[in-house]
Amino acid sequence: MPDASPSKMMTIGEVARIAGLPTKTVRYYADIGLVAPEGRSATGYRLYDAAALRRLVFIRRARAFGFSIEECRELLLLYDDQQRSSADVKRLASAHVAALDRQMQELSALRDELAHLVASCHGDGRPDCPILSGLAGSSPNASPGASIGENDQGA
Amino acid sequence: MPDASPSKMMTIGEVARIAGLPTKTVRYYADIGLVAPEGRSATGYRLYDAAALRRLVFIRRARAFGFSIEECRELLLLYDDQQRSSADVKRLASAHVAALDRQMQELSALRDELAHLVASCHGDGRPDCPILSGLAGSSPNASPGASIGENDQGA
DNA sequence: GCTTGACCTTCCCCCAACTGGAACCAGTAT
DNA sequence: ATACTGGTTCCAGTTGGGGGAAGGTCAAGC
Repeated sequence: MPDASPSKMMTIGEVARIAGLPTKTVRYYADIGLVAPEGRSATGYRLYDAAALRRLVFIRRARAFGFSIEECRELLLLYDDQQRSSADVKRLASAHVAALDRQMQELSALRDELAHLVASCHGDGRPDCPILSGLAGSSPNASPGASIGENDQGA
Repeated sequence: MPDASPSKMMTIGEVARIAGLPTKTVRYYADIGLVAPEGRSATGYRLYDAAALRRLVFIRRARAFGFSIEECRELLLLYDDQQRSSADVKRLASAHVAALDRQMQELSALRDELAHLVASCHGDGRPDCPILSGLAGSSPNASPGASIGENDQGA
């Protein structure tokens, strides 16, 4: 195997700059075991190789897609696993799309109800305001984003 | 004024149950000075009256609409202020609707890009997966939710 | 050799908005 | 007296890092 080239090592600042992440974040990912550096220099500096850089970019992009750190961890396992089937990945990603859909639906309902209150407010110098009345509960609909409020109140 | 009736006092559990909030949350709101109890019993119990209950309900609903605690604080000031103009309230609420719109737009863009990746994945037992490739960066579009990723990386 | 400045290390505290738990009182029923 | 429920305090943890202090390192310039 001619693959004995040690692939240029980078310090944390270097790899962070290239990956497009704050240095603090790269250090954090190392702390939580998401992307470990290839090793340490004699003086304790974290040293990253090209493979680690790829993982960091992967995570930055997955995070930008709204995946949580734990989901990223799972995606990285699949990313590293040469035996994984694309069905596993598709299942995870599909679930995430569904979650985004749910989130958008909730936001949309909220937005429309609030916009309705805003539209019903004359918005001049007079003190009476349908928005505040609506929030106070004298409005027809009693609880807007029920799935967000989720008040179990301990019981 | 015949309004000398001391309006039945409630313990924290009672008022929390009626307001539809967890007891812990009501105590938290008292701690951060959002809704102070009317007073304390001789033995130190927080005691709430009907006015405090109304404020708690108001906050629960405003929170369900996605207002932050600080926004709730501001809304409460307006709610309490008999001199405020409805224009102030409308401005705050309109800004919140706009924020919700922005948030939904970002989510929508994310959702569509991810759904596109999912659609392009055959999802069978084979290991090659366009979703992972897309996340790794070999995909045409380099950075999905640019406004969410916002990587300044310190510098 | 010495200094300067950029970069690295660890450590701890901070953010929102709570939630859970421990240890300890208060009030009521049996 | 005891059991049970519900109140009180404080402390720690959650997500995903950010800010900054105190101190070690590295390359360049004089």
